[in-house]
Amino acid sequence: MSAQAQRRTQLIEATIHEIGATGTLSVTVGQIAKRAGVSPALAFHYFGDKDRLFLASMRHILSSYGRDVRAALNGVESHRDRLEAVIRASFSESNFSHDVIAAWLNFYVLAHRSPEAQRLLVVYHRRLHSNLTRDLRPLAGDAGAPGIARRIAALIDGIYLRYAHFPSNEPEQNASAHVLAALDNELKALA
Amino acid sequence: MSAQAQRRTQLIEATIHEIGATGTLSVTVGQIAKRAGVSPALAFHYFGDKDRLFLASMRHILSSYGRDVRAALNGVESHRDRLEAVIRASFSESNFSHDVIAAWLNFYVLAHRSPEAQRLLVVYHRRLHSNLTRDLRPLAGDAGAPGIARRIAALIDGIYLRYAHFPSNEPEQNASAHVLAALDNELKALA
DNA sequence: ACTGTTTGACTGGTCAATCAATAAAACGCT
DNA sequence: AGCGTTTTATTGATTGACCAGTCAAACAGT
Repeated sequence: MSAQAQRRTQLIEATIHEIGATGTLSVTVGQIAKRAGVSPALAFHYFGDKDRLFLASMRHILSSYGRDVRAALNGVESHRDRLEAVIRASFSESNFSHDVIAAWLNFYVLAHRSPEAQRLLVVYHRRLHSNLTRDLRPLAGDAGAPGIARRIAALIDGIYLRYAHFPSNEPEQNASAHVLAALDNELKALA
Repeated sequence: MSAQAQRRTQLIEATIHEIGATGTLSVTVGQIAKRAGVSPALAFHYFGDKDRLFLASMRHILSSYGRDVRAALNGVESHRDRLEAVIRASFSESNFSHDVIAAWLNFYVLAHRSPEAQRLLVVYHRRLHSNLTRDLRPLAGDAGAPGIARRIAALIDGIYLRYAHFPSNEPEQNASAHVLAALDNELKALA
């Protein structure tokens, strides 16, 4: 990894960490730079302005989520198991850490006013929807799959929110269990 | 309504409006006061500081939501219809306007760091959960009702989020329809 | 004149962004 | 290997704007 790339990820990780620590996007570039052990000016040098630093951080998180999903799907054959893998990946440790949760929350709010953030959110939605429909279609048919996928995707977001605010003992287990229960209901209702 | 109360609601409504317009909690008291047609100092006089102004605004929204639910339930007898009323109320016009959606989004983020906001969020969660379980119990039994209620509540939040970002032609209709479909699946799966 | 309401002016502090100056590499040359 | 030169990485200092919160004075209703 080149020196520049190293600095960039260093700053991105500091950003995510700092958003987690303060719970808000109104973190100062100074705080972020301090956490990264560099001067504030360097952050501007590498990212231009604060917004782009945030967006780069969010892209970082989305990439990592995408990798998790791909890894979880790798080699899994049965449609039902693949759906379960997609669902569990949403609550995997790397997407469910304190800092990343805080970033996601703020990202959702940002998507309301920043076109670029909204574009990223659309990408996430589309990926999730397509991951779900691909393996739902054989189980639920072309007509039923999209509706089920929408509900499951929304449920993932909703459950994520709940556990984000009030973590239980084994958040990953319980969160996934709820979504999987809903999935079973959807499939059972078809029969 | 007393003069003080009038001023307070005037400022609260300006706050909600301004949050909707900017999409963020980092609205200045100056902007809010301007929208309300008063001097910024008056906002401080009535609410002490910015945080309390925002929390009062959120309490205002939650009260209005509570009134909507109560009104929707009034006189409805069948358990199934009552559940439907609760669900529809979550997407009723007064809770689904642009400004209120923006306030909700920011409220969720705030609940991560403000104890008072978290307390309010717990109240909302509890009310929704109890509204759902009350009429689910006769249909799903004491064992099944709480789990179903949690999934439906999370789905309401998740669907709310989706339609908040990407409103469709008839958001209220479609949003409710998805949740009602999930409810039907849950009940069908029991049989 | 009295009481509660409202305001204008002010303050201390904060922050994003800029830029000229410095330190550190990278390179070419002998 | 040593040395001077060019390029790149990094910083300190600064600026201009903005903002939450205070307070004493002005105002309105009775």
